[in-house]
Amino acid sequence: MTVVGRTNRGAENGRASQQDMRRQNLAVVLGAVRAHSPLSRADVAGRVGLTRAAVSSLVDELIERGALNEAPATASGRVGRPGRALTISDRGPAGLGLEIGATHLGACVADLRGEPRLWRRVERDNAGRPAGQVLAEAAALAAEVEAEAAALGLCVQGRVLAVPGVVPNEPGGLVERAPNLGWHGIRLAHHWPDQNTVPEPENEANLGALAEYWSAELPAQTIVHVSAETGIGAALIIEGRLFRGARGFAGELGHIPVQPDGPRCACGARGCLEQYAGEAAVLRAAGLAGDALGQHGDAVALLAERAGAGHAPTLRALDGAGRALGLALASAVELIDPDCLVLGGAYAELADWLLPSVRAELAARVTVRPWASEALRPSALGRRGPLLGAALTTVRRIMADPTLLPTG
Amino acid sequence: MTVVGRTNRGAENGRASQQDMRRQNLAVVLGAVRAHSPLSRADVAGRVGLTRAAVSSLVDELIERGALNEAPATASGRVGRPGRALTISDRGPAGLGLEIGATHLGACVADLRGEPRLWRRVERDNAGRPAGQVLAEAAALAAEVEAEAAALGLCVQGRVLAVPGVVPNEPGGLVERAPNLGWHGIRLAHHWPDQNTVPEPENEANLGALAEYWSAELPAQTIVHVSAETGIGAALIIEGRLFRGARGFAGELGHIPVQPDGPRCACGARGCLEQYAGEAAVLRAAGLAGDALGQHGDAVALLAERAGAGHAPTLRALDGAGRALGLALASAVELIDPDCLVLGGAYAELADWLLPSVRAELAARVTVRPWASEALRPSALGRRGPLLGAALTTVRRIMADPTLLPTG
DNA sequence: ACTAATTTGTTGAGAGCCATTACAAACCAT
DNA sequence: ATGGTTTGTAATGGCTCTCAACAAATTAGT
Repeated sequence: MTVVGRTNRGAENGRASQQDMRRQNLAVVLGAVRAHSPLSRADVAGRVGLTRAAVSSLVDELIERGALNEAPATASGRVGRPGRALTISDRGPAGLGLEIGATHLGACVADLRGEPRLWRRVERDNAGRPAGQVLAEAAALAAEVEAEAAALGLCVQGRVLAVPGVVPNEPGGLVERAPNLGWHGIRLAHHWPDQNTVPEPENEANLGALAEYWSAELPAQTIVHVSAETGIGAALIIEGRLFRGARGFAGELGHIPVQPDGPRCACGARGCLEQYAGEAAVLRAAGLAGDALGQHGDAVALLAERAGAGHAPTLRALDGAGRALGLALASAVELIDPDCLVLGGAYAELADWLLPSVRAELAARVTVRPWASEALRPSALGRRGPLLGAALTTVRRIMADPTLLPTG
Repeated sequence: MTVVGRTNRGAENGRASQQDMRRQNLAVVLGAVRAHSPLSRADVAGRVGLTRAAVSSLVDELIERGALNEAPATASGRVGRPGRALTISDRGPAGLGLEIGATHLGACVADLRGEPRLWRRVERDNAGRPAGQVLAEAAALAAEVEAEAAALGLCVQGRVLAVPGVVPNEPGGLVERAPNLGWHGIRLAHHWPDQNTVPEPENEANLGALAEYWSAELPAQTIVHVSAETGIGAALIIEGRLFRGARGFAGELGHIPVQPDGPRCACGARGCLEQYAGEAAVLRAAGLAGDALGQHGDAVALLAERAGAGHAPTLRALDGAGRALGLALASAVELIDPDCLVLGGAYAELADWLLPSVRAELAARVTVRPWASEALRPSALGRRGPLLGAALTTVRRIMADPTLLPTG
């Protein structure tokens, strides 16, 4: 059964209890070990400001819950009794990430350290098929992967499903719509065979951005993570938290006006970024809209191939898209002042040809503040981001509240 | 002496102590009384989920610290022993707000309920004069107002100074620059006569936005608060907190590109919003750049006067500025998806003539999400916002951590 | 008017959690 | 081997909440 979900324990009205204090201190200790492992109890105490006695009690509980491992005492070379090295457990609690794309299913299990331990991707044509059928296959894949994880000593504590669509920010497992899959108002629980393992859906772009944020060495606290699949969207990480906007529509980069009197967009407005940097627009500008695409299938791969081969119209098209994207991102930088901009999704695969013009446009537009060209970079995770983010969601929840773990 | 400042007690590394728990519960009780006053101890207990015993203890401490008042028992008509009505104290702790503008000084004392109890505005030409002189006069005004407050039984616990300039987000009392005042790198403590009453500086636009947020009946959690003084800026309230950006440059609305190949801006880019909706641009478009302004002095008042008189060029100029502003705000809405947009500062005074075109532009551009025209509104506080926000800053800090108050 | 019922606020005992202090265990240096 | 140092644990105490009991103050009913 899924233990780790969007529970909101204790926070009903803001009052603090001793359990909350305990919870937070468990998280602080676990976080200290994660950041500086290996650490002894005394090290942790010195670092976080609790006493050795308190840390001992907290560590005992974390070991009991399977979150920490304790190595036997090991000679340190320094005088005094050596400490026993604590490390985040690479067995025990884990997070399962699932992914449903138009052409594939994915699954990933990450241990508490945040390491992906199992990774599975199978090609499937999910676009036209009934949601129930796709979800049944996803569930089968999940069960398979969980069994493999069990063989590694990993016990999945939470399941998150990355979908290319709109997921409201409430519990309930609803996927409002996923155009690429042809889904409308799908409730996962209604189609999932085993009610004990129903995953929680989340938008794949958001998960990609979170993965990028969680995986960074020096985590920037405020990130604009651009990705283009159906439309052009930006996931916003604001001061370390995913920001969805008041109505859940934040980051609609695709409909930022780039040219006030430009061509009419499907949304009704004029000159939206999508008319310049959207997949259809780029294909058209590159002269690849017709037969070439039909033969090839994957538009992004086709563009990358032609650009790599030096196909001039494609290069011009990508340059133009980059300039438009740079213009829209300039607005984002002026408004949000992020630590960095990340190009994810399809843009990551086309980064070689997009980066120069995007950076040039940004350099020309962003002048009233310090702005380093390298603050714009392609995603380090590429298309693996969403699935990794899905698996890490559970891991981060556990790290933030270790009492979610069953005591073993 | 200033008791309430940017102290960061206990939060050094995230560990929770019993004091933190107490602090939070004091704040929760105080907040419940503020939101639903009058309330009895039993009411509070029922509402926040603490026991009557715990609430009693917390209330006793809040009374001791002067934050709550207790009325004698009063017949309620219901069966049972009547409760004693608790209310936020309108005597005792208070916040002082100060304001330095190019042509005036302001001071305001707000009690813990958030009510402004004293309000003072004196005209002064501060633009050319040495900072020390201006600050000495501000300090004198502050002392005067604090004395009056004392006569009302109010004891100022913190002082915040609204300045039209750049204030870094660190303690230290530094005003990096304030072009309208001719200030550069002014440290308040160096010029303030009494070291016990040095205020903490904050950007006036930020304070205006916070005042708007704090004063709203149904507080929207995410607000874009536009104001124009020297440049055009937006203060962003994201999920209830002022967001300054990674480097403190968030909300630079003035340099959002409105027309990619528009006229060159002082910032080096082309077609920035300021070239269309900035004060200088609007005056020029209205044909008021020269003598008329010289005679009048206050550009905003002049524009309002001419527009009110039906002066066609002025009306056209404001209409054009509104369209440009609407275009830039459409980008902000697409990116941030705020609950509402507020026109403050000079825009608030010109709202009658700006609103129609801004709203029209927004309606035409913001189409992929629900967007109500009334979500854009002029500031309810107008130019009183910054000073009120300065006074309320201390009040809100006390509400969030009543242990900042001296006991006794 | 008097009693019963009800609600409020307080009091005392108890539980949970951390701080403090003391101490045994395990290591290095001499 | 002995002393010094550091680690981890155990015992005690303090703080803050919960729980249960009770006195106080009111309404409802007779």
